[in-house]
Amino acid sequence: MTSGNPTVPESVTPPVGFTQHDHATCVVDGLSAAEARCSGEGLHFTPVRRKVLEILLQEHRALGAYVILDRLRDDGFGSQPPVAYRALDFLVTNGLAHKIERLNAFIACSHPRARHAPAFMICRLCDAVAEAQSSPARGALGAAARATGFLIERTVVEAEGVCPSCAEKPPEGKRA
Amino acid sequence: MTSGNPTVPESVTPPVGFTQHDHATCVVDGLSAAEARCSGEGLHFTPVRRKVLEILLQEHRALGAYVILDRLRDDGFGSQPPVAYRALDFLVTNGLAHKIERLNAFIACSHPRARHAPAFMICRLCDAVAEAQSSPARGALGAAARATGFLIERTVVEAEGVCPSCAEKPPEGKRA
DNA sequence: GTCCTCCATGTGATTATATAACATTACAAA
DNA sequence: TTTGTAATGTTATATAATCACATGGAGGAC
Ligand SMILES: [Zn+2]
Ligand SMILES: [Zn+2]
Ligand SMILES: [Zn+2]
Ligand SMILES: [Zn+2]
Repeated sequence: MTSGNPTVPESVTPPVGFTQHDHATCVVDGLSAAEARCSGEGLHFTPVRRKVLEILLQEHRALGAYVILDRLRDDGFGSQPPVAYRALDFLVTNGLAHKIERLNAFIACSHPRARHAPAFMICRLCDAVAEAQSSPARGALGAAARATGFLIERTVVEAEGVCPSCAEKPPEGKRA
Repeated sequence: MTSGNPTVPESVTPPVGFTQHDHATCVVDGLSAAEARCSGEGLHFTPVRRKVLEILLQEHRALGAYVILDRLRDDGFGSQPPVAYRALDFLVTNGLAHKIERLNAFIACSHPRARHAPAFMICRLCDAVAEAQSSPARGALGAAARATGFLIERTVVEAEGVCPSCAEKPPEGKRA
């Protein structure tokens, strides 16, 4: 569905990725947001970096560095691991992509405009990943941190489970 | 809560690991808790598994599988990766240890008696790790999950930052 | 313009982390 | 004892990430 999703309350950030949507705009919007951001901050959005982001934007799943590397090679870029890792490092450092620690894999950021503490929902059946916002300082972890004097600088929040569309289906083989 | 803890407000779980404490009891208590749990649930707490847990309990840091493997070899156990990984898998599966995804490393559980959703605070300066409780269903992530119909089965919550004792010191070399 | 520097890219080699596949052993039920 | 099962051990391999060094291109100094 290209139009808005009426079922989700305003207070909650609606995660893209599980829901139906016009996916073409994901890629286009993601790339133009990245261009805007980079030119605004004087960052070099070079061809490799752009290509890697485009590869990531093409699916709402996390891709391993070596999968990305394969696709880079197909497009005529360098084919050695550092090529992919360096581009990924640039994207992650500048908030255009995130690493999913649980999967040792990478995904394009869904909210590249705002600085945010991301949280992820990972479907163990279809590997789809949706990005939501987390509030590290709130909740039990924040309380424990304040209680002990721990200074939180960065948080990893990843939930594993079953996405809505996989939950509907009877258990079949993976990758529905 | 299993029993009342007088010094700490009920809402906050006190994390061990950053604070001063009688560390000898950590190891002893951890091992006996594991023995109790395993005999209670009919699990085989074999020598390798016990040794790995003991190694983990000896420090409030996460240890890589190959570090553990080295120490296993020193104690006359098998010296190939599966030996360590299988023991670690047993410990993690049965809630006696956790994997820190951010570090690709493992740590003994600080609350082995209760079923819980762990959260971790990782000091980037001294590598100390403290375990706290997380409440996955609460907070922004839980709200996003409910809003989209995502079923959370397991959560990874890891905060990186600076522990209280490192925060006090002026910046020197690592491992103060 | 030339030269120079910085940064990005490319490549080969290596290290780190994790699993596959199969043989052997320990132990207990039948 | 036989037999099944779980645990351990070993070899080899897969997967993930980094090191070290060479090349190349976009400015800026001159
Ligand atoms: Zn993001
Ligand atoms: Zn799914
Ligand atoms: Zn725990
Ligand atoms: Zn510290």
